[in-house]
Amino acid sequence: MKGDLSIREVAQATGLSAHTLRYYERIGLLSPVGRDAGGRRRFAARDLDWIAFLQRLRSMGMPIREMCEYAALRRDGDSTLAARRILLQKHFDRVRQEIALLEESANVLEAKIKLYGEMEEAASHFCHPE
Amino acid sequence: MKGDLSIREVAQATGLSAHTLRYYERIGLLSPVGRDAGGRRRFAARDLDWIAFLQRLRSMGMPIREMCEYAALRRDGDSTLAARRILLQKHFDRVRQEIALLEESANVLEAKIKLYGEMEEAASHFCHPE
DNA sequence: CTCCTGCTTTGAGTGCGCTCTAAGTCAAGC
DNA sequence: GCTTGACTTAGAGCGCACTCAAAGCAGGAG
Repeated sequence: MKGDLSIREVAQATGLSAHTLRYYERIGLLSPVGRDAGGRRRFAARDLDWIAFLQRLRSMGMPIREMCEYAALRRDGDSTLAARRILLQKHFDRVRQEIALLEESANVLEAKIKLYGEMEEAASHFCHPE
Repeated sequence: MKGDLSIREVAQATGLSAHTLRYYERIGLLSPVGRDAGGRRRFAARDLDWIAFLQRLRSMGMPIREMCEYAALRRDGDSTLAARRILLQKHFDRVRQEIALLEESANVLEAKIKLYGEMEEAASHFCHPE
């Protein structure tokens, strides 16, 4: 079927390894992927969107466990919309907090780096006055 | 000596566990801590600042390995100022990039959450028209 | 003196998220 | 038919950052 992808193609398209894709299916992040006559996986084109979303969640630090919860809810259909929204919202809040924390720390670090620069300046003047 | 702290006190002050403090010393994040007659650790008050800085670096996702490098440079004195600055700068850049990435993802997620909200709205109108 | 608590050490165990190995299957190319 | 190479599976292994266990000692309370 057109739009059908081998695990290799999906790996290349997503940047995940074939190992990881199998692992994701095993733990339920991906619903069981179709197989060809030889038992090889054939991904649907729209699986790519889902995988991209999974990558987005991972990049935001959502633990695999929670992503599995989300995936399970998704499989249960429209009746889980609210539950899914709540799950995402919870993580969204954590991410916003994490961003704020990182930003504060980054500012402190930046100040420290600047200080180091000044200390190096001073040291070089001390060694080579004028 | 005044300003001398037991491992328990340092744990409480920093939020790290006593286990973790011993671990940090073992791997060289903390230079060897003084002991009392009974072999028990006695932290100096200024160790707290260093530990706080370590926590800052950890919270920014610096790997322990790099923190050890930094700690080793620090022990080698003023001649390593530039090397330390470079190490921090490298991590600072990574953090800024990570923040940008998180922010972008958070925005995408926010949009998705909003969409979920609208879908729930629409569904409830469908079930209870007018 | 005995008991208890809190520390000491070395080294093993844990949870996470992959990552890889081993052994086997299948389809294509020579 | 045989080889090659990409795939399959179940399950083991890895790197990180802790976290805990076991065995033992030091000092204080009773």
